[in-house]
Amino acid sequence: MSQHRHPGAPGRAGAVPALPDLPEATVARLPEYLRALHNLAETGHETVSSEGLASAAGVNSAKLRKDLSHLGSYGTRGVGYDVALLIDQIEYVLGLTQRRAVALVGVGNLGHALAGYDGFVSRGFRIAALFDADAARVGEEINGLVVRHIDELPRVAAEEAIAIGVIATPASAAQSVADQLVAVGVTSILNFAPCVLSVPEGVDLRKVDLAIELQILSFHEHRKASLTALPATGGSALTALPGGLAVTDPQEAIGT
Amino acid sequence: MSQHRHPGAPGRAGAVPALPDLPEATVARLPEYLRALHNLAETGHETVSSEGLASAAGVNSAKLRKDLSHLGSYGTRGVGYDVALLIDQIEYVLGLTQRRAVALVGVGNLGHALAGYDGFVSRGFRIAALFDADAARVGEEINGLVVRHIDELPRVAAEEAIAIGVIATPASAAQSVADQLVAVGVTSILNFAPCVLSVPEGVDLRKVDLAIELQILSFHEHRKASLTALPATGGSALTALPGGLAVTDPQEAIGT
DNA sequence: AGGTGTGAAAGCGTTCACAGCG
DNA sequence: CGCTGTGAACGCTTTCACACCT
Repeated sequence: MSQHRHPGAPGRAGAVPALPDLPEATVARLPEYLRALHNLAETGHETVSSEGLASAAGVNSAKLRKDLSHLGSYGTRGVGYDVALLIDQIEYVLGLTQRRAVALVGVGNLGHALAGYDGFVSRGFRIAALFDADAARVGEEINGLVVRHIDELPRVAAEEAIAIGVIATPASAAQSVADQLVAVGVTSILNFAPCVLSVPEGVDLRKVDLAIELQILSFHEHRKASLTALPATGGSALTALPGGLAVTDPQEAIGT
Repeated sequence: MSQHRHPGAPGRAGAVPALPDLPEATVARLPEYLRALHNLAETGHETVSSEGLASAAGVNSAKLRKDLSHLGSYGTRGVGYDVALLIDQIEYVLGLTQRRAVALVGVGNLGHALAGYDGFVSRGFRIAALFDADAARVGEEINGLVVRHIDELPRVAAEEAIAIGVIATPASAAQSVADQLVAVGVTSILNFAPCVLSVPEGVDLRKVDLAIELQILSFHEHRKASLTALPATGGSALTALPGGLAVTDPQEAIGT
C-alpha cells in the first residue's frame, strides 16, 4: 500500500504522483461512490462504514472495500471512512481537481440536451464549446454558448484547452468528427453516435448507445415472457427461429 | 455439447420457446452485431465472415464466434454467416419481433431529446407515452405525443401495454417514479437519473449516467498526464503497456 | 466489539489454437 | 483450403472469510 499522502492536497498541480493502476471495473465504480459520498456529506455525515457507503452506491460492501483498498485509501478500523477525505481522494484520482473542458460536437436533438445538461457542469466539467457542421445551426446560442462551425475546431481547441470531445452527431458524420478531434489533440472521446469508431492507440473512447440499452432490456423482457409462458415442461431448450414467427409482424428494415 | 438446440426449427405456433440462457456480456453485444448486420445488408452483402462482422462491430472474431455459438447459430464453414438469417435470429432473441411500447417519464432537458430521438423508433421501439409531474409541462406536444400527468400512468400503461419505462427525471423524483412504474406492472426500467434505484426482484434495471462516462474518461486523462509527466525512468515502458489495455476498451484499431 | 484491509477461492469473460466441416 | 465452432488456458472480477487494527 502507499504511504501517507494527502491527495487533493493544495498546490502542486505540476508534480503529479503516479496514480495507482486501478482495475477498470473499479474505475467505473468510483464515480458512483463519489456521488454517494457527496450525498452523505450534504446530509451531515462525517464518517461512513463500508456497509453504509456500499448500500448508498448500490454495491456490496466487500466490493467497495476492495475498490477503496486499491486507492490505498484510509478507513479507520472500527469506525469507517472519513467522508470528506474520501471525496478528496476519489476526486483526485479521477482527475476532477481540474475542471476539464469539454467540446460537444453535434447540436441536434441529443446534442441540445447535452449542452444544457446540468450534470456535466455540476460534476466536474465545463462545456467549453459547441460545434456543428450545419451552417443553419451555427450561431445559435444554447445555454450561453454559441454554436460554432466545426471548421473552427482547431483554433477553439487550442484556446480552450479542450480535454474531452463528445460526439452527438448522426452516425454518418461521427468518424470524421472523431478524426478531427484526434487531429487537434483530443485524447478522450465520448461517442453517442450509433456506430463503431476507430481511433489511434492512446486515445480513449467510450460509447453510449441509448437504443442498445433498450434492446438489452428487451431481451430480458422476452426471456421473462418465455419463461412464464412455459409450463414446467421438460424445458426443451429449443430456440425457434422466426420464419413466420407469430406475434406482431416485424417491420424491420430499420437502419440509420 | 449437451442437447444443443437446433434453431432453424420454426416455432411451435403460439407457445414461446425457451430462450437460450446467454451470458450477459454476450447479450450486451448482440445489439451491436445487429446494427453492423443491418449496415451490411444495406450495402448488399449476403454473407459475412466472423472476421468481417467482428470488425464491423468493433470486436475480435473469436469473441464474435463464441457469442454467436451461444445462439446455436449457423454459419457455414468455409463461407461465413448468412446476413439476413443472422439478423432474423438476433432480432428474435432480443425480442424485437414485437415493437415494445416505451413510456418516458420526465420531459425536461434530456427527456425532450429522448422523446425526439429517432434511434428508439428506428431500432425496434415505440414511444407510447410521455409523462411529467410538472403541471406546466402537461399538455405540451413533443414529436406528436402529448405530455400527460404522471397520475395518468396507471390508465395509460394498461391501454398502451407499456413494456419498458424510461426515467429522465431529476434524481429526487426517480425512486418514486420507479415505484409507480413497478406498481403498474412495468418490469424493465432504464434510468437516466444520477441515483441508485431499488426495485423488486424480477424487475430489470439499467442505468445510464452521462457524467459518470465523462469521469471515467477524466481518470484516463489524468493517468495519461501523470505518466507523461514522469521523469524518464520506466515511464516509457508504462505508456505503451504491451499486451494490452492501457485503455478502457479493447477497442483497438480496426480498419474500416 | 466493530469494521477495515486482504489473501485465497470461486466465478465469468476473453483469448488461444485447432479439430473438423463444407 | 477457409472458416466455423469449441475445448482449454488465461486473466480479470467478485465473493468469502478472517487476521488485524482502533
